[in-house]
Amino acid sequence: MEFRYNPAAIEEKWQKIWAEQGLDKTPEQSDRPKFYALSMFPYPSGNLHMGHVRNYTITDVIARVHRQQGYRVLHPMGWDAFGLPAENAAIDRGIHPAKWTYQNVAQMRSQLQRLGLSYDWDREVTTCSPDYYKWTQWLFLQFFSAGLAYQREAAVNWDPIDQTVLANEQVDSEGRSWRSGAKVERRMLRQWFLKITDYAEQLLDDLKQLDGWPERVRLMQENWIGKSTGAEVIFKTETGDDLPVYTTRPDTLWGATFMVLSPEHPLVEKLTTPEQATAVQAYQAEAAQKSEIDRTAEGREKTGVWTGSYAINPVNEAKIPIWIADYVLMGYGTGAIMAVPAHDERDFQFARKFGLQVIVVVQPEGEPLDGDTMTAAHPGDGVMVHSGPLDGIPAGKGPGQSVEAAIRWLEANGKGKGTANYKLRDWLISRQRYWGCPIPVVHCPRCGTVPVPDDQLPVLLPEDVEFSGRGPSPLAKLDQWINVPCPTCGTAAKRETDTMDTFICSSWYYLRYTDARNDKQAFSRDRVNDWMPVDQYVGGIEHAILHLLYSRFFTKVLRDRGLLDFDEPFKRLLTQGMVQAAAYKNPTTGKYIAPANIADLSDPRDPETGEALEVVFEKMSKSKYNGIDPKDVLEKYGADTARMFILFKAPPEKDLEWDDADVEGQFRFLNRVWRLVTEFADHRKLADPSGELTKAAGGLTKAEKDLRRAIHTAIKEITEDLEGDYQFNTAVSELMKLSNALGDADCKDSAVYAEGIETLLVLMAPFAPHITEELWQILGHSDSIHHSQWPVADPAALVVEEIPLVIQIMGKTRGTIQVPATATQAELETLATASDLAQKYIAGKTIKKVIVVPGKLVNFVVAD
RNA sequence: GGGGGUGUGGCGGAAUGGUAGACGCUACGGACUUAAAAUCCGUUGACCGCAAGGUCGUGAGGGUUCAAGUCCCUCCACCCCCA
Repeated sequence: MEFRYNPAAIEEKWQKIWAEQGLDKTPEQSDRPKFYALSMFPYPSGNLHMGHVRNYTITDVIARVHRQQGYRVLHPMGWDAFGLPAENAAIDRGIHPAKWTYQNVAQMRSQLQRLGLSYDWDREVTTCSPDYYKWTQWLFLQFFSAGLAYQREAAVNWDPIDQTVLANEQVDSEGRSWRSGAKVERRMLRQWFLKITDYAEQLLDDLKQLDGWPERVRLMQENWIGKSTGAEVIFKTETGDDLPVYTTRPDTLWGATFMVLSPEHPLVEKLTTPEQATAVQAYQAEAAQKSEIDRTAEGREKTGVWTGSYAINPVNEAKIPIWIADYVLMGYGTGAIMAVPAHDERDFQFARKFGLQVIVVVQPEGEPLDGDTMTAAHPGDGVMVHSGPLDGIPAGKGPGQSVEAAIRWLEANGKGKGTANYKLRDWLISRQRYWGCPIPVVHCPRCGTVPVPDDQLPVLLPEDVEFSGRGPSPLAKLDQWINVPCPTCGTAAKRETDTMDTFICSSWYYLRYTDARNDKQAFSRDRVNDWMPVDQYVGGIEHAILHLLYSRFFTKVLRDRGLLDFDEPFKRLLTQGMVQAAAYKNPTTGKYIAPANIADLSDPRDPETGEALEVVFEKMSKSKYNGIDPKDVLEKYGADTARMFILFKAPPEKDLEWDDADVEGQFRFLNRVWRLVTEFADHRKLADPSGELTKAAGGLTKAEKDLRRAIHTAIKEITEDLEGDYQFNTAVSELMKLSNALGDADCKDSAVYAEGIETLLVLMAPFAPHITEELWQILGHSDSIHHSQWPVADPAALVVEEIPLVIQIMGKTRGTIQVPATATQAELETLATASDLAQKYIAGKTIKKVIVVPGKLVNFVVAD
């Protein structure tokens, strides 16, 4: 037997045995309840970092506990393997993206295996593998045939030096290319979109179902979808064209004194008079260069140009000028607004700058407003004035107020209708890159856009490709790949050269895990309906909006295509906090100093200037010199220590501050458990060579009762900590308490002590799977501890005979007295009143009131 | 500017409205040792006191309550998301 705890040896040993025995395979028998535990799959960068370790440890504990509780558990892992870094590696180092990616996958897989994560590797998925992206393409065509995938012109980032399209992440904060440093331009290209806006209402509405999600994630999605209610109102131009606008304040229509169109609005050209043409075109060109954020930033100086034309306000036939301005975006609403300067701050600034009329239609109580003299817009309350049928109605969105009345009037008079609007935009999925899933369509001069037939999928990525980072996408340069006959008519046609946004690949991977080796379908209906939805999803908050929204969208579309039978993919979501570490920062220069260059970490000083450094906890990163490589931790302490530390140090949603001393402390704890159990095993052999301890005849001694209570308290507390909100930190502290109680116990020969030792191991198994397995074997068990059942607390063991009763005087705690646990309320009051402790404070005073909380306290309210 | 969150010892963090600080780290003291490491035992919110004990204490201020870290109101600081 090992005398010392040697994590390196036992962890390697058990990982090998478990793999051979197939311990982590997914059981398919359906007589047990299912549980699907899922971590967000990683991008295979090649290096596992602490954030991964935290994420996967959390999910692993959840998976293991559910197995012990009798569930059949699906706990898979895979790779979000398409993406830009592989292509950058190809450009920078000449290594093919596929080779680079698969090398990284192999490396990260072995790092993950080193952590003792209980994955069913038979279900591994890799999104860049043709047997996966074949089905990504097939799913895209499902969207296409449902009319949910379409093409239109949209702006891309264009690098004028390298003559190439850039991804957003290749453009720095100053709008320059990462490679050439050139100022990036915006250029219009025909691109593919998915019509997520068709599902805006459902995506918003079904958030209500997601009560297992953090409130803040639901709020972020709600804000992202950005529903507002108002009305669409049809203005007409002088020449009779319809100019619909969307407004949330149709009640202020009578105060609309001009209109503003987005510079990209299709009617701008027609509306512009010859005198204004030069100015309008110059303004359009300028606006095209600006980002949306620049254009809509608050407090920015308003700019705009008059088109020279007028529109007719439908409610009062007033003739109002039509302007263009960049703060109006083509993508929101109808790309045109009615401007009510008296009651909208941006419109007000615009009106004052260009000397446009301001008409007050909401008059607040007390201080009457005058359009000519007011100095700020009044968006607030008041009573409608100068508004024809609305006069006298209180302004507001509530029932019986002006907005409601305005919509009713518009609908009755055929001038507009109440409607909702969303900030959510359609999802631009085209990428002009190589390392992504090819969009499976062919452009035929006769048939138009033709989907590649199912039996010709996948459209494979060609392998022999040149990566320069210049010019068009590598695919667009491959004539022999592009030129194909049209699948419908056989005419010479061209393949689509855009690839898909990688968010597409990650929008359905959780479905593929349920049937990962199916080569006939993306997944079978039975399997996907059996395992889905994911019972517990765990990942970073950075995916709170996009990945989770896209996955929800996919699920709903596939449901509507009859491929699956549920509405939402992720029943419960846990967003884990960041892993941070101490970084040393010079407060004057803001520079980070590597700890290796600091002489004394207890008094950190800048090695050059001698200034005292600031110690800040920040997300681990190379630039801050505060990264901790999981590999080093695993080598020094082992996976069990790393897992326990990460779970213990902070609640899962909160940021975790890495601290070597605490890791050390966790290692000490595992050593204590090791000693406790091996000493017990040795002792038991000496005392009773048969290995069996006889149960004490008759009742238990006090020491045994106390220990038994500690054991069952631990079972109860840990079980509760792992239900509902996952509180791993307090669960680990309960393990420590039980270990302490065992160490202090005065009944080490008792069967109760043996029960305690085994219970400790079983409860600890999900957290520290290797050491518990080894000790379990040392205790003589032949089956894996991970097959043992989760214990159930015995209520009888929790019963105590005496409890400490808190004595309070006027709500102030004065001490405790021991009382029988079964005492009634009246008995408690008598005992408390009679106690020396209470008498000291109440003697000679009038007792006005006595509060008795059974099992807790007695509070005396007294007067002099 | 709007929305959300957080604030508790030297530190990470515990506390169904009912003994604030569980558990761990750090620090200090002690045992073991030739010595050190490891291990074990003890102390560790502040203040007053020889002690018994007392007073204060959960970002600040107010309120509800027999009783508030917890509920309500006002404010402050920091963090996140959206603009």
